Amino acid sequence: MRERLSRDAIVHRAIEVADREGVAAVTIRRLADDHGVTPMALYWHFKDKEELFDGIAERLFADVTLPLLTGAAWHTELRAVLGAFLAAIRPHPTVADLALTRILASDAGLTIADRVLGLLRQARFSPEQAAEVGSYLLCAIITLVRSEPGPERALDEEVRDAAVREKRARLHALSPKRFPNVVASADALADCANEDSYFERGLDLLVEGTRGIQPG
Amino acid sequence: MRERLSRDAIVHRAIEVADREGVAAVTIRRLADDHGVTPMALYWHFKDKEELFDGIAERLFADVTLPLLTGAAWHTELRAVLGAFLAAIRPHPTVADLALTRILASDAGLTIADRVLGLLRQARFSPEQAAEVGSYLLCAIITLVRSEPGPERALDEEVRDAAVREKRARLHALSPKRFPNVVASADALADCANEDSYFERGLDLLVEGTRGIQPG
DNA sequence: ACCTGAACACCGTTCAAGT
DNA sequence: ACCTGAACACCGTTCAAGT
Repeated sequence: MRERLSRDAIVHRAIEVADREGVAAVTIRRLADDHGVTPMALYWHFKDKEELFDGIAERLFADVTLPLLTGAAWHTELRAVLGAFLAAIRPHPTVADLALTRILASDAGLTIADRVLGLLRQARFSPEQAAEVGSYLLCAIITLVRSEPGPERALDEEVRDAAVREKRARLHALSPKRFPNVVASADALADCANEDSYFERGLDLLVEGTRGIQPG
Repeated sequence: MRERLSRDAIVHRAIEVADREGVAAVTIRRLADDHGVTPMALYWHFKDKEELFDGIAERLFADVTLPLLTGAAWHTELRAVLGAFLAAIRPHPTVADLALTRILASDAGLTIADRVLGLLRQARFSPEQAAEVGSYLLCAIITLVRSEPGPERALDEEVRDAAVREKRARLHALSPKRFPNVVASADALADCANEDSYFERGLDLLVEGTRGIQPG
């Protein structure tokens, strides 16, 4: 893994490490090791760790393939953009929240934000309302990925399965008098039964919610 | 600050520190100092830092005053629970995301989750659907607090104002050809104009969205 | 039961220096 | 332009020991 260091290579490796071992494993020294280089070498490419995180977020936004505008209803187009964003971050649940505060920090992020804002304006939201609703919608998509029921995705299958079983057992063991609904939903709370339908339902909720508060 | 260490005192101080200086400032050694005690003293009260974070999350859930059930429509009751949860975490935006993955880890969290699940069951969601939608709704409330437009709340007024001005200037300086909608919403993106209406709108969106995907 | 002292293996980052 | 070496000020945590 020595072929000339670069921002891109470092960011790429950082995402790999995060996907496999969690964000906590993403460390300057660890990345340096992986690239066969001194920790300080990274500081030529990034001012500090914060800037490395900026790079990761930017990459996530850059991975979004923005759907073409078809002239369909605004809420149809909105669902398409949010879906595209969701598709881009789904493979990287552990780094997704780095994007939460960095939407407006890169060209790629701005492009997506601008699209969402435009659709909201089309739906008669004011610039102020669009700002609040739009930035929230993107954050809500990130949260959809981060908070999928079940233990962290970035684990060995074996370890993960054990964690699911333990969680399910713990929930089933709760008092059905005190927590009847939690017990009734225990299986689905311990692990998401169907990821696709979970994400579809989440998208639906957000788009329908936006329609529900449409002005006028 | 020496009056006998306790879980509660440590958690209380940890939240204070996080509110004023951010979660990164919450450190075993720092808390030990604040309490006039050796770092290792904390390890008698908490197995590790993770358990301290559990304690913080639990406290947030315990601060929620669950509204009485009035027999109103399920979506009215739902809005009341979510609003109560929102009210509890609003003062602590920086620690809110510690609660994201810990809803089912304490009695207080389970109580809130059970209420939400119950209302969703009342609205004819299946146990599986209720699990997915319910846990997402609580996470979405946390995200509402975390992703309010503008720089971090946990800053001196002066520093924060400067950050807002800089962000606004940066957004206004963008190409209006490439990012027309971002530029149009620049002020509202740089800083939330009215927190209360931002949160009200967010609650509306989530409740209306839930109604929008109600089965049957 | 509750806390200390010393030590270990980690961090991010600075600064001067090398090629 | 790109990277290294040595050093600093921090972390969380273990383990044996004190009262």
